[in-house]
Amino acid sequence: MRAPRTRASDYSRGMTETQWHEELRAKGYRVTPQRQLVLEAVKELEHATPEDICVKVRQTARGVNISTVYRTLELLEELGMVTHTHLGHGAPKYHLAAEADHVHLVCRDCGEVGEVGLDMAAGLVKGLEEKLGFAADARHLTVFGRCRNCR
Amino acid sequence: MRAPRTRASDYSRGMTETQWHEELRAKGYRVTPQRQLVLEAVKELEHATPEDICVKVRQTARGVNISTVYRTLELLEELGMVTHTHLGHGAPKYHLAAEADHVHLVCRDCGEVGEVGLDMAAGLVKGLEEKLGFAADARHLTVFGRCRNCR
DNA sequence: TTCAGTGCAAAGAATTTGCAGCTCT
DNA sequence: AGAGCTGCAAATTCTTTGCACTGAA
Repeated sequence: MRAPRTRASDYSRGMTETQWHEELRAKGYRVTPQRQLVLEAVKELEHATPEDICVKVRQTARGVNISTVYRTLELLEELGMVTHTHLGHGAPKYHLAAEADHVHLVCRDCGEVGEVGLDMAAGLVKGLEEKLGFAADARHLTVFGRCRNCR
Repeated sequence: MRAPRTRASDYSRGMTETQWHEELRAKGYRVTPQRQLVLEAVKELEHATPEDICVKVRQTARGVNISTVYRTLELLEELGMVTHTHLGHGAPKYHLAAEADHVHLVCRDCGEVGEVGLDMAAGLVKGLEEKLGFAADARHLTVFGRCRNCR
């Protein structure tokens, strides 16, 4: 049931445009303008919601439908090219997997979103691995709390 | 704008039934059967969605409305008696604040939800505090990854 | 008594799905 | 040509809101 998974890091390690086009084709998917535009939008807007992405895409090509955006994001995520996190309550935020090299910090009071390097969570990741055999994905880690300004 | 906040730990430190009743009254809120039932349900079902809680409550009192459950959960959360986390994509899961003494682990493949003590995240919390002055709330931490069985 | 709380129904966000037509390969 | 993709509209899921009535204090 589980589709073979591309390592999320593939795209980050210098995958060129034609390479992911070929990867799509190799798996029987097609390269369409919509898909290219959505990936482009994810790349430019950081921490964008599907809605944000849709708006951005429509600046270039009109008539692209929100449901296509959802379907495309799902596909790109399956391919390991983008990931999403839930920052706060609203819609999920998407970004390039290649840029997911940080832990998110969300202030519960002012709502501000910050970032810190993955190394900050190294101890946690290591502990979970050693004690439970759980392979934690720190790139999806979101830490809620209160930022310096709000306490 | 921000309402005065009850420490989440108050209820856990042996707050009796009548104590929270009085706390409600002291703040001008009323003690209703619905509120008691919702709190009771949150206590019994762990990691329950508003929907789950509604079903549970209806086993005792019929006709309790889902919107009342939402409103009550919001109130109880404001009072610091319950908290919620987003485990996976669906609806949020509520539990007693008193029992939020763990970090959640969610397996991206099988969806299983595990728990580990807060101490596992101690290093992360300390690091964020020291380097950024960010007061992380580890009780709301959810770590995604792959569990022992799924790799 | 009276004001907070509730049920109900309707409105809203955020997503998903069915399907006919279009297009990449 | 043909399977995959898209747009559109409708259906779903989750949550919030308005309002008249009810009930805790």
